[in-house]
Amino acid sequence: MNNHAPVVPIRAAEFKVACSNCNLRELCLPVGFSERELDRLDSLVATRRTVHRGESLFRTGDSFESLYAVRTGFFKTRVSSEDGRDQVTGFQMAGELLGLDGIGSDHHTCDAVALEDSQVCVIPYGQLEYLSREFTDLQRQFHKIMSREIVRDHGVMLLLGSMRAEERLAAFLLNLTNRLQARGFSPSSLVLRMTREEIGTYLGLKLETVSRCFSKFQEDGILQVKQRQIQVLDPAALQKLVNGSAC
Amino acid sequence: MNNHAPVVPIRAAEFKVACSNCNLRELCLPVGFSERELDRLDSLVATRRTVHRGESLFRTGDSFESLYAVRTGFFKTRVSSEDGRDQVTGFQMAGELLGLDGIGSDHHTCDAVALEDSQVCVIPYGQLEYLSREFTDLQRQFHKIMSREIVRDHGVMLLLGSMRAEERLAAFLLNLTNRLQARGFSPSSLVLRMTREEIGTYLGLKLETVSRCFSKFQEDGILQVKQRQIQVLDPAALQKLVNGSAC
DNA sequence: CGCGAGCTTGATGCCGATCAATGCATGTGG
DNA sequence: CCACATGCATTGATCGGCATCAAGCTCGCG
Repeated sequence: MNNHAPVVPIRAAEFKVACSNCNLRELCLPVGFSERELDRLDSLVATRRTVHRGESLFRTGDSFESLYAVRTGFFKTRVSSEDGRDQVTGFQMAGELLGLDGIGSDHHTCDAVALEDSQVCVIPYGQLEYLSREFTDLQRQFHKIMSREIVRDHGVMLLLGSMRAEERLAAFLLNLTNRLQARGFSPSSLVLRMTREEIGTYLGLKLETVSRCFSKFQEDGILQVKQRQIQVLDPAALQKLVNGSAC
Repeated sequence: MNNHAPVVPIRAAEFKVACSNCNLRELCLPVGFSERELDRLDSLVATRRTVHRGESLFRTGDSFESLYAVRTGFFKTRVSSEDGRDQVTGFQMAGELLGLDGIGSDHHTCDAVALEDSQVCVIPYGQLEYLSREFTDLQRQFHKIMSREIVRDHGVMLLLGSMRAEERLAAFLLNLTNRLQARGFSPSSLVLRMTREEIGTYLGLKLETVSRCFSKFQEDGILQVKQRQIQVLDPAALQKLVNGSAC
């Protein structure tokens, strides 16, 4: 692997740390960037970091320095109330950004925990600020990502505020399969990276309820469930549940 | 009122449309800016717009052009599912920003409805992008505002996912009084701008449940409730409910 | 003054929480 | 290789909080 990286020799040594060379570039921050633009973006990602299953990438209260793009693996983010209740606020897979919560107060306001051995690209926030002043497309793309996170959160609020258990689980599964499909995986076969309890804590349900819903979906021929191995037999039925057209 | 505005004569004619002259500048986008910085910011706000009670500032699907800073009045934002259920995603008062949801897709993804006659400052998004490239503090401030919106949303998820009815209403009231207090109003006396149903649709409850909780709080001596006129008699009790220390 | 929107209050029922037992897969040490 | 421990999942029985349905009530306004 010879060095055809541009000017910066130090980075040339860590050849692999480069968006221009990343197979996630169609999913991650640099969506839609040209080769030339990608080269300019490469100074954005300083290093990679490995996070083992069960470990935290960051925790509530940690000082905020960087954003993180998931390269491989799977994370959950979680907020906690003072009396110990917690809420999973999202699950993040390859190409998705972690740490946006920290910008507002210079400290992280949630925990990001790896659900399997994972690797992230470290994006120093100062660097992103600097580059996005020079580089309009990056600025715009970054704003879009933040905005979409807000829109996603609104969708979760709708789910938590107005859907019943089965509808919530159906929406969750459809969301997962869509994102997996965008990454080239089968939309009908998936392996859950999280426990029933983590799903429940995301959907505002208890783990027993999640389990019962899985069983119900299996009875109804919508899913085949073997522990964390899920086959989606009838995606249309899931969609129907989400849209509530059964009512 | 003589014209000491800089270069642009058209804007000089609308003298009042200027952050440097706005009494919300300690609450709104330009928090912490110097006089000189405020002058540079003034080209950001193009016009004002009046929205009467019950009217929409924007609706789901509208093409996204601008952000809006609430100058006077009160708004709710609302998302809807296909089958007609809706979720109020927030209530916005003076100094708060509306429209961030639209950046991600160039279209708004929620409705913003005025709960009383209101006035907003129109911030063309292209202008904001442009200025925040030149103007580091604006860039940083804008990013902070988006990030805080994400953090706020996570708090609402925690509320919707894990709190019981009384806890939700207590959290809601504390949030309202805190924001009103930051605007110079009494923290113990407030007039709700929204109906019980709107509160319920925000908190994931039915209006009857909201009403019952108000009555309960009144019985317990925590509040005095006269329709939309609320006196907070025991803020500590509300705080206790939110932290769940009763359990 | 009377209408209607919004609010309160009561009676009942259901969904999901809770409590509890069992099952199943994985891993570890004897 | 088996015995046992451990973490996670399933399933059942019961309970409780909130939704639902249904009356009245209040207050502002034409």
